[in-house]
Amino acid sequence: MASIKNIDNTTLYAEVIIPLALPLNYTWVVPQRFQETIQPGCRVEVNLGKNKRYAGVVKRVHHEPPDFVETKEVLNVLDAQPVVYEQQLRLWEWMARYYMCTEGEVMAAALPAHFKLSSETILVFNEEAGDDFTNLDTEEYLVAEALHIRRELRLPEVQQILDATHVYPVINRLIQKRICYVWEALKETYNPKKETYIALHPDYDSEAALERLLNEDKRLQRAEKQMQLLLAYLHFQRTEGEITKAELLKKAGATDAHLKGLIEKGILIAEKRTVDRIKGAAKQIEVNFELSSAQENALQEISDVFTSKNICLLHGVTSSGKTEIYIRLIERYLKAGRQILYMLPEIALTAQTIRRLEKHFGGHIGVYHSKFSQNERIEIWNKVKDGRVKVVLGARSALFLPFDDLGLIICDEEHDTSYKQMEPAPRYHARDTAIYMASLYEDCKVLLGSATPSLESYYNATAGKYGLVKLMQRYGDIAMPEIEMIDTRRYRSANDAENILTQPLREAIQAALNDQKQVILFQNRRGYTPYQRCSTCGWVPQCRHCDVSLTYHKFYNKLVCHYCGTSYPPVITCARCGNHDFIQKQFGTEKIEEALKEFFPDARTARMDIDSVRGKNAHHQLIQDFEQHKIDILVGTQMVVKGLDFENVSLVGILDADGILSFADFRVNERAYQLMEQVSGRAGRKHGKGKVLIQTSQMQHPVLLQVKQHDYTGLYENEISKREQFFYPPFSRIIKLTFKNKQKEVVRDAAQLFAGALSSKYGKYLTGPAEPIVNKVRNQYLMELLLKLPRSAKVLEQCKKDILYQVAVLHQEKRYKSVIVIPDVDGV
DNA sequence: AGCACGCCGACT
DNA sequence: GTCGGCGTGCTC
Repeated sequence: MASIKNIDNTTLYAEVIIPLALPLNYTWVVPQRFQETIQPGCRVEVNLGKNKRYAGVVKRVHHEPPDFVETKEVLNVLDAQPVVYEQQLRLWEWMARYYMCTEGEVMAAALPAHFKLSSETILVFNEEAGDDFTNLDTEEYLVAEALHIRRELRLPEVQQILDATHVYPVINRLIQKRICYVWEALKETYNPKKETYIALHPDYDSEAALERLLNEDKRLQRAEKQMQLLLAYLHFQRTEGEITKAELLKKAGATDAHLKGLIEKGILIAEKRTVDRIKGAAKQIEVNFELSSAQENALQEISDVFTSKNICLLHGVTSSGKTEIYIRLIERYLKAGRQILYMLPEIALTAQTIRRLEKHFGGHIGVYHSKFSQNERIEIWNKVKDGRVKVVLGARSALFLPFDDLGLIICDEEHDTSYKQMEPAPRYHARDTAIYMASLYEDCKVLLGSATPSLESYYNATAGKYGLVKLMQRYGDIAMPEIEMIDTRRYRSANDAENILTQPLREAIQAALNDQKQVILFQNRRGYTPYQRCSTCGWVPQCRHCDVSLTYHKFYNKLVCHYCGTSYPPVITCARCGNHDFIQKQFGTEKIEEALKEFFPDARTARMDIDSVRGKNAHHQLIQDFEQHKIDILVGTQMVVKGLDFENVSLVGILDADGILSFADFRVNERAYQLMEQVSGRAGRKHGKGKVLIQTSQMQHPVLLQVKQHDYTGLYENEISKREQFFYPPFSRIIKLTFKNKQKEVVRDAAQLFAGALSSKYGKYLTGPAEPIVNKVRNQYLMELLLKLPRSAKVLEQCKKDILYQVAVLHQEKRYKSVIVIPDVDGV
């Protein structure tokens, strides 16, 4: 169905991506005066609609006029050099197609706000700029003066000051000269985390001066403690490089007062600095540790894999020292002059991690994640683009950076679900996107790392699509923690607190406290979904068609599968053990703290969940308090799982394994295993053997037995066969369609109609429509429809087309006009 | 995403 | 009688 293109060799057109959800890109005419400068990847100022302006990105320049529409002219070319490379444009295109969104939506997610000028933009005067405008040209000066007086200007106001055709270029230059910046509507309350770093006063930079200070200075000879602290500082400075105040005091066993003394004497200086922003560190590479022989082997195997395959999965148990292997690999690619992207889940991107990398690669490193201010993002963006930053350490959004010569992508904790963006579009999976992205670069390798790989990745590895390297020894041969289960049925009590903390767990906590050790108690995230559970054997009713736990609806007194919508009468007799005693009760996080108070009134306890640590600083503060042993017992949700290295934890308690195991999700078992394995990893990482206690009513649950034996392979074998049986990933690809509308009946009917329209072609692949667990969001009712499609790219592509077509058909009907359909590909 | 256009309720 | 509610369509 290829249309015959109208070629007009005399006129130049530009296909431009606008940061909006437009189904296709629009085309503008390139006036003569811009024909020399315009090129793909440059931003252009264009007019859209009656009086709106946008900065869009040129995707292509060509000679094909669009059909049936008048074209407007490009108003300005904003960049002399492209802001993104060809590879980014191709990545956006792929993401939009694969994840069923528009290129504009991808662009909006990819570009830092400062690149996205539009008529809504508000310019703010940069107070640090001062009022010396002597190096500005006339137009820049006019705007700068106005900004200086008014503090902020909207773009139409700038237009009044200047000739309308000059607005964007002038603003662009002013932003570059840091006279002003773009106001961020969503200005978060995020304060970049600052830490005080200690340094030697520059007076003592020379060896001689330092020697004199240490040997002859009377001020120190009378202050023994200060002298000790100074010596400790010098030692750390030589061995570790930079050191923070907290670290120094802790390691030197000194107090604030001692340090204050040294600072007042002008010997040491304290400097508050943002940790994430690596400032002026030298561009040195210093990898000065030895790998264990197991690590060395793994590294060698990875290198071997990379000679024949582009993707390798590193399956390394917790504390096996995967990071050292990454560092060695990064060193190798860095020395070869390539760029490296090291992705981590946002929450694992801690000051600890950053500093560790910085220690080895100094100024080669750039850090990038969504909590950064726009100024900082632009800074890293530009440094990556011109190659000043070679190694990027970042969360999922870091893959949008303008890499030109990417040689290696590391995706650490590849199983982590936070790699999938849920809301808004583009709903992409950063691990999968990274794998596609690698194919855009010459000989770019991908290393996936995890202690508990996703079934998808492990399947691909065993199928030979990826290489597989195993590292099954903990570093320094620390023993795996000892895992024990507590049978909650044996300790059932009328007292709630005693149910929350069973007697054996209480005893273990007491023992740890007596030992001056710390305890972590894990509780699944709040907002539980009610389900029925046999109180004798722990059995949870499952859907016959979907292999997921059923959700109990009190109002209708029914059990419902929220995948396919089938409802069942409530269960009276347990299918497993024949008993008749079902319960629906669960406990929340607050209750746990009460129970702790009751049994351990003297222990210092704290809670770590989304509510208690709103804002990044609170989170960090809590971690620091725990590290410094100001807290004995930490109660937490998922957050305590990620990458934290607490040396003094001897006991980890999982309070409600049943809750974890009864999630209504086909990935429950995989998730539960990953979660418990990672939680266990927190126990006894350094000193001696840690202990993990799991409270459950299902002592024989296969996943718990696998967790106990760290039997990932067992889990994998069990799960993969169930996935095959029920046609779930990795045997199928899933597309979830969410329907939204203000009226419940309308969404229900729309989803039903939609399913009907797809059923002739995709009937056997359809599940639902059904009401999701949370069936109403911001006054809109929801319905979900699941497609489990064969893994053929062809089928998948065709189905996406059919879906989009059916959405159009649906919107033809008056009643369904306002039904929003949201596709989500490869959802997790 | 905006914003203009357009058709039904409680007000001066 | 009108002002304005937000549902709907359109932007090269």
